[in-house]
Amino acid sequence: MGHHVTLDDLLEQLRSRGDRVTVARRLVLAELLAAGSEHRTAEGLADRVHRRDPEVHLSTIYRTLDVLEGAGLVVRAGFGDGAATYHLASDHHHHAVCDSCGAVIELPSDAFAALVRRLDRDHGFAARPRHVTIPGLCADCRSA
Amino acid sequence: MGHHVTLDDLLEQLRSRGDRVTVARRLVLAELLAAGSEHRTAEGLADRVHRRDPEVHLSTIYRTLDVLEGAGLVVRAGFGDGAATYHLASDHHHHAVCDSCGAVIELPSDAFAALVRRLDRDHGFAARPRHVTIPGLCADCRSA
DNA sequence: CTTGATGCAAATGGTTTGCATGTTT
DNA sequence: AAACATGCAAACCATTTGCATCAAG
Repeated sequence: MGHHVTLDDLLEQLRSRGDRVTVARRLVLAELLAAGSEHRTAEGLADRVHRRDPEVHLSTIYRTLDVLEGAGLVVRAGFGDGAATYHLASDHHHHAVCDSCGAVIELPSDAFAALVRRLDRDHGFAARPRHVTIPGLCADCRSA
Repeated sequence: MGHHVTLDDLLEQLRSRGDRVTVARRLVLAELLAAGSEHRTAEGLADRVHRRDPEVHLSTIYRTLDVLEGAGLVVRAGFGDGAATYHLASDHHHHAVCDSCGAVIELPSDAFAALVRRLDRDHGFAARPRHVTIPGLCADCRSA
């Protein structure tokens, strides 16, 4: 089941949409691949990308992420307070995050299966839950 | 089951925490009550509050909302891009939002009950889902 | 009277944009 | 060459903050 998405896969998907393949897009995708299931902010990506090419401007990272999101390759998550975070769309998952200590539990992509069924049946709504975050208290903090 | 929350109820909850009851807090709570299940942005609230008292500054609305959120009376819903939105905590609910047309379906506060149980059992995580948003396509847009 | 709340103006910080230039196709 | 992407600097906008003043307890 481990879909091994490669950089070339992703670039090919871009090309096939008519989007151009540029240095910035290649580097950003490479970094998101390297990030695995971790999330990256635009600035976090910029820092890493700069190690390979210091010319890439932060504004380009933002524009690049927009394009990648539009192409369905990248998911923008974590709108809460600070900076938005991004990860590859191939990395479907959800999170339970501790309000107190920030601990993160990863939930499988089917965590909302029952709810999805219910929305379909009751409202004809085709839910596509992407990176939903459930707040609460982790085992440690709830007892503390 | 219709908990009728009154303005005085809410103010009393504030007092009992030791927070002061001020003009701004009274007016903001009144507007949130009047809003029913609709959400209001800080500016939306400011506009309405100004009809009763033009002296209340926008920054005060923000500070007020912080306090009210801290007191557990108000929930900050912060949708995707623009400004954060707020509503009374007594109005617990979640949303399914159509990616295409923006249609909103309200979900009852217990929509995640099963998941909450599972997180507790499997991880000892005490989930408190607050205003979770599930993206997808509404009945109209999915067929279009 | 003491502590906390507010008005105001100015700062912040993440993100976006206009435009001239460089790059991909 | 044509269309598009980028660097840069400047604009944006929601939100926050410092400080002197004012109001609630």
